[in-house]
Amino acid sequence: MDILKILVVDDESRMRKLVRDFLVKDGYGVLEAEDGEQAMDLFYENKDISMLILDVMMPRMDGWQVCREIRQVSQVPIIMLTAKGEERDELLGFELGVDEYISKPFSPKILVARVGAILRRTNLINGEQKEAGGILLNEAAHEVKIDGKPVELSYKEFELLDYFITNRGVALSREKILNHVWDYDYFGDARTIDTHVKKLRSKLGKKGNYIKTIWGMGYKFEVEE
Amino acid sequence: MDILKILVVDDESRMRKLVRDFLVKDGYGVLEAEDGEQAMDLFYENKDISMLILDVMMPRMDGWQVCREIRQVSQVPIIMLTAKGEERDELLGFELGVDEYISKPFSPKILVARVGAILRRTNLINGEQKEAGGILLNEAAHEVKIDGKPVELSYKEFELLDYFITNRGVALSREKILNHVWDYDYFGDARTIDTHVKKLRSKLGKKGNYIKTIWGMGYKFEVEE
DNA sequence: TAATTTTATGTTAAAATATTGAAAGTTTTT
DNA sequence: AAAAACTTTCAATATTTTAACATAAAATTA
Repeated sequence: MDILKILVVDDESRMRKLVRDFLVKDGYGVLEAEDGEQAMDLFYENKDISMLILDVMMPRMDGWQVCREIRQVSQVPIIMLTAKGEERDELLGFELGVDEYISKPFSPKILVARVGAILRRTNLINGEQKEAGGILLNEAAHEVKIDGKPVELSYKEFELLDYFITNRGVALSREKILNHVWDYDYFGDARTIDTHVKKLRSKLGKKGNYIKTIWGMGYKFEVEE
Repeated sequence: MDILKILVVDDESRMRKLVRDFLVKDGYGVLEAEDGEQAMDLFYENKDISMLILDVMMPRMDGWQVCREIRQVSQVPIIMLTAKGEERDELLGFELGVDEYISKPFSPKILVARVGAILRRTNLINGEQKEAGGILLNEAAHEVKIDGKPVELSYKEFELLDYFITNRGVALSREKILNHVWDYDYFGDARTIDTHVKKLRSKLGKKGNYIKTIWGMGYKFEVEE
């Protein structure tokens, strides 16, 4: 995933150009469609579209209709562009899973801010990266890098490391770990944590000793200075 | 400061309960208000509220207004709850110093993660440290530092020191110490305390003599001026 | 000052807890 | 359906902590 592609659908080419310029300036890739059909075609051709910006008012197939069709096949985030004063059907939008509305005319700042916020929210942007002692943890991608090199972790291992790093410097009892990384209603042996810690430590290599044992209590993730 | 208090403001009691449950499960204290006025009252009454979670859409005084008023008097972190699809005024929020947005419906994980992240960012978490005569005791991290340098203590040693420092200046009988640091149903020799005191004193180095012997009675932790 | 009581300390045995490797049980993928 | 990947359990081993004891040292009292 290199740059994020956004599909802009509007029948007015001036409006498309405006939106495109703002988005491109902010580092996104932009595809354009001037009506619903074209939009659907483009969406099917390009499997890696990260967001749609749909004008509500379009000839033939309007924004709602495009939205409906897209939702048949995808949960991609959708922003609706509404004309000022145009009645906004919040309920319909809610049902269709519209993520945001932006009223025309809008400021570039608003547009870019919303797009960024949604992508961050839906974890398409790497906003939620955590770092500690050279260990980079990308929640969205469920990916861990040590000094730039990717490390393969299983689901539980990842969750555990995530919990550790989120609570770095804090002594965590086994019970607490169990309640957060496992489900609240987990009844298994707390010793399973030890096994996961073992695997984590070995996969983290040298940095494995950031996971400190607190005797009679639990573990603590700490990067010594 | 023991547990962090969070004020949740929403007109729907179901939503308040939901948020409260998640937060309480994660160890926070929660106060609730069902409208802006109540929120302001509670905020003034309780001087130690660490965070506000505000629903945007409320009758009479909406979230933005509450936010504005709070900001007149405090820089406490604020999270805004927005309904999905609801137009989100990022610019206004930015001006008002909103820290985060969470869209309903949200997952407990998201809620708790954001709250934790903000509190960590604002250094409200991890603040509980006890200090006495250059000995810094961090309960959360289960860590002791003397003049800035970490000292390795075993579990019991840590507990004992914690008890001493918490009751600094107070003469503690062996029985009392046994009852607090050991379990109430401990039947061993009270002389075992002596052994632990010995080790503590030696690990504390010079500051070991802050632990005074009270002949025929027990011990007392005291920092002479 | 000597006798008595209490505490300090070093050593050591016992207890508690953690680590590890292997195997059994699950879930997911092919 | 088989294979692979992952999670959990288990048991043996290693490690750390705790408690006990014996003796030395200190404080108290007669």
